[in-house]
Amino acid sequence: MSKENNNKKEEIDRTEVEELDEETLFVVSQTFKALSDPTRIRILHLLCEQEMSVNQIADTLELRQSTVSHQLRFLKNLRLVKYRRAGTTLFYSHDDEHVIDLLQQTIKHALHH
Amino acid sequence: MSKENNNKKEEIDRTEVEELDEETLFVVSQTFKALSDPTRIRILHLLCEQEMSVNQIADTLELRQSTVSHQLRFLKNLRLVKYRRAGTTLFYSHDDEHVIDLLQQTIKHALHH
DNA sequence: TGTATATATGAATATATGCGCATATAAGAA
DNA sequence: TTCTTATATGCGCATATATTCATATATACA
Repeated sequence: MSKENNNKKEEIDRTEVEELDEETLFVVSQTFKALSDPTRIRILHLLCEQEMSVNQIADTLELRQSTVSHQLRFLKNLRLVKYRRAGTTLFYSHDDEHVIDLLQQTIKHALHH
Repeated sequence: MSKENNNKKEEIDRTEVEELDEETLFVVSQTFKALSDPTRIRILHLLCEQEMSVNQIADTLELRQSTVSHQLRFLKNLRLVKYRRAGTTLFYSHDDEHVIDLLQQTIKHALHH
């Protein structure tokens, strides 16, 4: 097996890429997991432009109210959405510019094929 | 409930955010799904800087050879990695700048808390 | 032809995930 | 208080996913 460079340090040339610590790994994977489900993508894509109530989202996307609520809870736990109350209605909106950026970038990239 | 604008089109003000077509939705969700697993993140993070063989990856990350191989197949199917052969050894490297960008961005963001 | 090394793959298992139903909760109106 | 509307939640089902073991394949070399 040929090696082009036989200097002092020979065994292996690994310039030790820093391993990711466990917490970073967790945050990063959770972030992408939030964006890995078609339903959540559709919800977040809606919320890119305007706030909407749970039922508005369900109606627009033709999803069950419970499905939307479950996913909003998921997104809320990750602080990707927030809501304001107006009577019995909750208006949800996005709450993480970075994640919205990731989503928009990737959608644009996918559209341009 | 007050509306600031009562022009011709009144019922609902939804400026019809375009729904994502099914294929785009699929591509986007698959892309993020690839990045949603800690093992795949660790592998791609390694491959950001250098190409590595399957066993090198397994040794570095303390994973079973079969685990790495399965995940590499996953990433290969999505064309996120490629390989070159050198004898019996396969050197894998990343093959999608956009996805690597997404990963680096998000890692940086997570590190800066 | 053998053997050795590197990688891929199929099957099995354990766990995670998304969804829907039914029901609970919460707020406002009567 | 009771009724209505909007939303949240617990549970179970079906499916998807990640990992492991055991084995198959492929390449190099003697």
